[in-house]
Amino acid sequence: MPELPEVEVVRRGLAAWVAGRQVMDVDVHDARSLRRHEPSPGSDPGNPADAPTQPDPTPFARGEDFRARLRGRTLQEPQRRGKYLWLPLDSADSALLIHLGMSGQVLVEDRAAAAEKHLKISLDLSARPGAPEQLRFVDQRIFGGMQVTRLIAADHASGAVPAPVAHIAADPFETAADPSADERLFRALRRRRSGLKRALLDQSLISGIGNIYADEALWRAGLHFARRTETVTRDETSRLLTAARAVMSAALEAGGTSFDSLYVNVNGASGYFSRSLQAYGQAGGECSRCAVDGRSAGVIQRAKFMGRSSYWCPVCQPRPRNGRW
DNA sequence: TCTAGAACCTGTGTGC
DNA sequence: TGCACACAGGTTCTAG
Repeated sequence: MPELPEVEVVRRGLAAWVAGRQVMDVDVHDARSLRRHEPSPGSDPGNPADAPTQPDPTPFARGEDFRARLRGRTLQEPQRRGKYLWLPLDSADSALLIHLGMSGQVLVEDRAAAAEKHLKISLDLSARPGAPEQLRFVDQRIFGGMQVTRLIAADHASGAVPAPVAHIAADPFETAADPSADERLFRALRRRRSGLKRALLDQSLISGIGNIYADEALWRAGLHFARRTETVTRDETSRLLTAARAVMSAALEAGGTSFDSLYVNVNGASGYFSRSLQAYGQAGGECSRCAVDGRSAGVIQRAKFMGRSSYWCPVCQPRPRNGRW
């Protein structure tokens, strides 16, 4: 499942293979992967001047507009915020925005390579010696997608960001060198009235964290997923941020987490971090930290939370009583 | 205004 | 063997 480390692996692949190349042609095989693409003249839903030319464009019109706005453009150095990835276009005011959703893949392949079963969009790129000619977007569950969108100034960014990304908060890597980041997150959590994991998954609060790394960061920090945000301390917030950075750095080094063929890098290779997971997917297994500490080892539990699975150790991540400790 | 849950989507695994 | 159902989860929308 692509979260921040997996998206960063893809971004690095695109930087190596795609940046600086011109889009010669575009094939939209399934316009459902363009459902967030708004036809010209703009894609900023908050700007009346950028209202779509049609209130509900047909899939065909969406695909034609997407194609027209990419053909002949040169793709610039790929950028990332949280789980969003974009390639600025040489027009300087717009970008090709990509979200992988749950099962999206961005592949760089030869044009002659057989089409993947769930191939949604393909871009023919200008020739470069030794480099494949095609950029492909493959998506089994169609939660991800591509769109061409305007770049706008963002107050927390060093440069412009696509309009749909403007509400996304900085990710744990972006704030690693910012000494005030822990305090900002602490105050934001205290203002909330929800469970800690729900807050971690809110991309407008902190970005890049999904279900897997939320469980891993909470395990490392020794905090229960249902802990109320209004009760967390500064120390616990710092522990959580440090844990999130550590687990995602380790995942990045391992090439990301691949449980099946749903996540691969641009060359089609899987990551290996699934072997290092301590909580997520480990239900029934002994907690490695409890065993090392010499305490009676807890057994990793699984519970439904927010319509998805959460994993935790009942010994070192005790469940809060009545929402508090 | 904020929180929580539903909907979107399809391949895989399980039970009958 | 074939069918029905549950499950996986990131984002957006809607109801309360």
